[in-house]
Amino acid sequence: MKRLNIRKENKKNSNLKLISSAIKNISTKGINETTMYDVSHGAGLSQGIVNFHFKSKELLLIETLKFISNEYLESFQKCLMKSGHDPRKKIISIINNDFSSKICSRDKIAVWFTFFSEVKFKPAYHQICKERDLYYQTVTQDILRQLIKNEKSKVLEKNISQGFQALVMGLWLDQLVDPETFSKKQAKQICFDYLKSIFPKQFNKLL
Amino acid sequence: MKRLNIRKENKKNSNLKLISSAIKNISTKGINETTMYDVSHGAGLSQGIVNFHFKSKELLLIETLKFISNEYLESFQKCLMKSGHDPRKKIISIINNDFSSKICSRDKIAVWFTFFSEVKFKPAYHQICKERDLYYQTVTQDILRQLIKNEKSKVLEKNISQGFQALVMGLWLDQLVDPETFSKKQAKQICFDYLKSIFPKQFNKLL
DNA sequence: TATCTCTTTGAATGACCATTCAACCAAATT
DNA sequence: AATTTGGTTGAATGGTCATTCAAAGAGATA
Repeated sequence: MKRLNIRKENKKNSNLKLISSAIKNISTKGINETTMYDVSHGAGLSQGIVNFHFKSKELLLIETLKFISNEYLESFQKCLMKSGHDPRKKIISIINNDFSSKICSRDKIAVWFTFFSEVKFKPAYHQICKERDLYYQTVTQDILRQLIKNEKSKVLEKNISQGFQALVMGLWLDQLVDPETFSKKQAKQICFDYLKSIFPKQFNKLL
Repeated sequence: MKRLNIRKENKKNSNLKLISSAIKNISTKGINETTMYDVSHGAGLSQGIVNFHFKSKELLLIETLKFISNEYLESFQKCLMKSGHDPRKKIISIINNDFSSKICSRDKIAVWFTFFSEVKFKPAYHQICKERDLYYQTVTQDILRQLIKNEKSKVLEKNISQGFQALVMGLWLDQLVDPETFSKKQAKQICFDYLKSIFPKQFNKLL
């Protein structure tokens, strides 16, 4: 197992350390108050290093957003893989993932909403967030289509999936604005209730 | 009708102009990119004036948030007044208000989310947003309690109202992230569908 | 009208911070 | 071992911006 490239490895490590430091800093201070110095020193490196790795602050932020977006997507996909073919299990699994402590920590949510809030002004952020949204939407829509068929109901899968996604995001926001009252367990229950009321035949016994 | 105080009036006017300019600037550039110069010149006034009126940028921003929060609450209350005592009419009226073009313009939403995103770092923002949330929550919870009673259902009003509020906020966010797809009409429909599925007896004929 | 008080102006100040870069160091290559 | 390549350092630079303030302007007061 020889390692041909200590350098490449170190570089990747530094990259990762910088992005992690950016996330940590953003989650406690927001983007505006996070300086390049904060990021580099948080990573145990020195001043000029961020510009060497990412060219500019803006590009660092874009990479940071890509990072948390990928992290979310990987977790999302993994949880889908594990839940087999039953659409009921799939959607339950998505909810469990969205409110798992890894995904739905107040720190992570704060970072997400920091980026969301700039989506209107930064095309790069917009692009990344839109893609994530679209993917989530597509997957849940497929699942809901099956549930609707099984239920023999005639609601529109598009509306249900958009509503479902909005519900999740709104509950995330709750965690930010009302951390004292918010509980992940309750948030999950609210999502489950949503499913139950739309698909009573399939979920009333299950949840 | 003598006006004893041209000065007081002018001061109020300037105040208002500055806050409006702040809103306009924030909605097109975000908070970080909005400078004191932008705000004062957008109001047709000069450089140092913001500090004279609001002491500091931070205090201007707090007043700005208070302003949009009051604007929201007034509209909310007015729409409740007009809808009489039928809880069904009340909740429909709230939905119509939340997705009216005055309340749910992309510009206004952008301003809201700019502030939401800083709620974790700025106690003053947190306080204002929490209060607005709590009021909304209390009012909708009362309405939902009646609906639940009429429906003879046994869901928890607390969960329904939290879910309902989250749904609205999530749909607002949609307007920000996905403006091409988003439509206010569809957003309303999604909320109505939510009501229908929870209170089928009361809304199936109405919506 | 004269004086006083409050608002507005806009140039000057100073702090903060992203970015640059010469010097340094360590790994890769020869 | 000598040379080249590439990552890291941290002091210096320059630009941006919130804030200050002396001077001026305009209402209120006498």
